[in-house]
Amino acid sequence: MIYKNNTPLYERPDRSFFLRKDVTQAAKDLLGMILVSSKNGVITAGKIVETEAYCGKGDKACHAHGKRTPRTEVMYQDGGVAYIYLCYGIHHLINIVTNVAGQADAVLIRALEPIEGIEVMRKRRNFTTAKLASGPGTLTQAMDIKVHQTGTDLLGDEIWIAKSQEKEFEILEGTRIGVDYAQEDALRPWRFIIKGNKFVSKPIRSKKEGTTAFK
DNA sequence: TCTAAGATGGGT
DNA sequence: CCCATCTTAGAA
Repeated sequence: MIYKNNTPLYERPDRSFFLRKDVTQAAKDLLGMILVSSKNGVITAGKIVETEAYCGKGDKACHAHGKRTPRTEVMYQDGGVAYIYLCYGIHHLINIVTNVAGQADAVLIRALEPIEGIEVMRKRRNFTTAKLASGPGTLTQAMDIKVHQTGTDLLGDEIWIAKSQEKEFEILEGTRIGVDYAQEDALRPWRFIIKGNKFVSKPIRSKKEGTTAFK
């Protein structure tokens, strides 16, 4: 692997990348890019292979929809920070905040293809035989990302996004996971994966038949 | 204060 | 199928 310290993992996009207005385009552009975490000098990183877009305006699935609370406050900042929250009391989920201040958009990172620090990830995942980072809750466990890091600047040196090394892939879209409560907005095709990648999460728990099919 | 529900994952 | 686990938001 050519991914070593001081090489591609440190080539970051600038702030403007995160300020874009179209969160679905941001979710697609994040595919193929690298999420990196540094804990006590230990680097773990993975290629983003699955994302979901959440829009503060007009999307009932978004935590910031129709309200502004302490938890979602970071979503209202300028893009390029992390929105991390605890799900089901157990799982730490990380989002990339996008758009300009006041527009509460974010992209949920749902799966990674591990590329750096794999042995560390394996240990943090208790030597599971399952994939190390194929799910929003498992990838944060593998990278040791926790809710207290919400608001972290993604242009800093704790958690960051590195530029894509290859863009030669097709993108498939489908409906988002676990958002049936959002009624008609649950039908939006705002989940994106890299076609053919083996590290995407399993299409799980769709109460409505057939809604997770990709095309 | 109280409580229901949740952008999940792993085991049976 | 079942359940762990706890914060958050909204109600009382």
